Amino acid sequence: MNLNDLNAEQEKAVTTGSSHTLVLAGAGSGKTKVLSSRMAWLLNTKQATTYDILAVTFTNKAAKEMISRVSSMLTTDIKGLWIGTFHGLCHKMLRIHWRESNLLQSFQIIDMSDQLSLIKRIIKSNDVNESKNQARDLQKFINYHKEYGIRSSKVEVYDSYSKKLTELYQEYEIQCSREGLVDFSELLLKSYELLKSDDNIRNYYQDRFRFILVDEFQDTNNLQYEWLRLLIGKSTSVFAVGDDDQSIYAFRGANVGNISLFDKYYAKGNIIRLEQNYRSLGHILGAANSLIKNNTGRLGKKLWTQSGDGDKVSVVETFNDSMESQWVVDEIKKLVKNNKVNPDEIAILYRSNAQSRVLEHAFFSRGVSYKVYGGLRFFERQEIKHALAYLRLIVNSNDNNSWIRVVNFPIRGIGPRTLDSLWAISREYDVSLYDAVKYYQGKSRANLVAFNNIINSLKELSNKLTLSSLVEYLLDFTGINSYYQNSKEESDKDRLENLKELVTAAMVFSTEDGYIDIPASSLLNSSLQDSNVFIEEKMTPLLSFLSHASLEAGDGQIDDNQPSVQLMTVHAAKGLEFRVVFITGVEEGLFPHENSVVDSSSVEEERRLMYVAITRAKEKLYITMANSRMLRGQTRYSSRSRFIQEIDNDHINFIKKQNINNVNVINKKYVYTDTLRANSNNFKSVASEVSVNNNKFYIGQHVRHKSFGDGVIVKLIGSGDDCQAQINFTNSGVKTIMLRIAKFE
DNA sequence: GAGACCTCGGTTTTT
DNA sequence: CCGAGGTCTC
Repeated sequence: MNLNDLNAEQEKAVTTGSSHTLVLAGAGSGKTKVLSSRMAWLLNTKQATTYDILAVTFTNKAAKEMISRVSSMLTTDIKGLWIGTFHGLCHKMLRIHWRESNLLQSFQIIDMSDQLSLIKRIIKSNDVNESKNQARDLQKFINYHKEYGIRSSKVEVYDSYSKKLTELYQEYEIQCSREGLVDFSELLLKSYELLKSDDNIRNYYQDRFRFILVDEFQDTNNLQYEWLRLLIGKSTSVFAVGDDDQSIYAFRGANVGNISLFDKYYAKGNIIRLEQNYRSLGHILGAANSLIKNNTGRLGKKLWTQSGDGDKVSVVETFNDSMESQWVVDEIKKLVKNNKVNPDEIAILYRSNAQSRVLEHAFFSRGVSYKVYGGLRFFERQEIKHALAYLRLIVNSNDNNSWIRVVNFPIRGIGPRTLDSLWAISREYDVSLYDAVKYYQGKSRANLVAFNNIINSLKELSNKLTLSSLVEYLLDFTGINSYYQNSKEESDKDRLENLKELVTAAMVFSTEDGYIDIPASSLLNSSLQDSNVFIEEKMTPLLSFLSHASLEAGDGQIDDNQPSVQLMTVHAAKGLEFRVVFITGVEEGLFPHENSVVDSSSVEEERRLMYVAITRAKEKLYITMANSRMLRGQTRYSSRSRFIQEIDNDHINFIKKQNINNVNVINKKYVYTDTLRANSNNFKSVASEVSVNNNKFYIGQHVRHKSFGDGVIVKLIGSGDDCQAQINFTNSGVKTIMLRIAKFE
């Protein structure tokens, strides 16, 4: 293994002998390289074996990347290594220790949408109808508390509403454990509680993992941090890599403060800074630096590069979102043709998934191939989830969530009435829906029995067939295939394709199964062996496939090998790099998002997000915005994002507005649609243009208010002297103002 | 119980 | 504009 291609700081990090180390690695400074080199170095110099190392990443993508990099630096295999996401590793631990964790051996992982439907069920059966968003509120409430390690019995109740939520949280816990369901946060929490309460197990892992490597440390939440702490034993050395400027997951509980905590209690000032950037040319880096310095409370770090300045960052302002998209696609065509850039070296980044639609349209109409990441993932598609529900019922028929999902899909004459009485029976006899069928005597009895028999037959078959033939058989046997074949919906053709793909996925999974060593220690009763090692026995292929499906939802699209432009959210782009990057929709209200403008800490997170976006670019960066944009069927007007203003002008090349002369046409259209909406909303009246105190005001007009500063008029309400205007202000968001008394400059 | 129609509200980001 | 729920008719 060769350490020569590391710079001094990188080498220092890779070969450090200190017990705990904090590496602050700026964007493009070789973070992944350092992590994987460190691991390879430990193994190559025989300071560690694969048995001694635990490596945690945040995404499956990052884990795969690390595995392949480390493997390329080694001659030996790294099969047994504990490497993966927090969720993946906790899952692995729970499969070994399912007994000590009071889990069913066949416990299933549920994703956010499964969780939500379970919660809706609970709310329904408790007859609570207070707020509209109760299900989502409760979901947030549950996950929030779990992420702080708080069980329902420990929640501090302060009013009747939180009391109600807590009761429902408790019922949710009961239902989950009865049905053998584990949600994402539960994986962490259960694993944490296991280590916390079981001295034997904790000591075992503390002794075993002498080297812990953590990637993206700034993204750890409280529970993850505490989980890590429980793994730190007397001879454990933790190597944590992070960048406070790239912390973009505070919204789901990530706590940047963990970096400082780790420094204070473990690293104790043993910090290595990687500040030389190898990715971006000068102007791009300069833009990123000048932006991020607007944040407060940074740990401090200034990236520099030895490469040249390159082109300035192009800032393009267009009239509306479709023109923006068209401009981007046309520019891409030029880059591909004139500059010989491969399409797959170009990325378009945006703040929210919804923005991909209009871009896709532009790509499609110009015949340029593209690929969208994110959005609806493979294993999250409804047809796939239907099929998976049958598979889950094979493993555990008491999984009410899955049972209810497919009991009447395809249609079997089992309606809400029948299900209501079945629920009642299941409560009365304290059994699952599957078992409740025994006691049901109503009209649909035969239908229900037939459905349960489908599950029973599949159960028997699952012992004889391979995983992929089981899936293939199931699709026909349950009627899923014929349902979609007979459907007239055009989109159901795609669903059929996806179901075929599921068979392929199962096949691929079984053949790669040799690499998956998730243990289920039924033989050992999960106890310590003489050798003081937990035996890792493989799960059945079916169980392991189901876990894989939940933990790794898969990409949105099936690969089609064609090199194409990549479209994704900024979040999804973290950790990636591209020769050319377009950041689109850089407008107030969108980026930073309007929900974030309310407090300064979320604006700072948005700014870090923008920083991440900028630093993805190697050679050329475009920042584009549109003055108006269709959002949820409604036109919205906005102005240039504050982030553009914050970038040092020296690094920017402004490109003129495109097609400004289309203003009138668009405005008319807007007035028309908005009048319709206005009537339904009981507004007095809506105009596109009014005259107040002899001053004309129109929608889309840029104004400067004495106290609120710059803004754009987005709506005019009323008429004459009483007319009010809704104005989207750059610094203070949308406000409604009486034009007669408003003070404009 | 099934399917067609209507209304309403909403996703910013993801393991 | 979209999809999830509710309501209405057969």
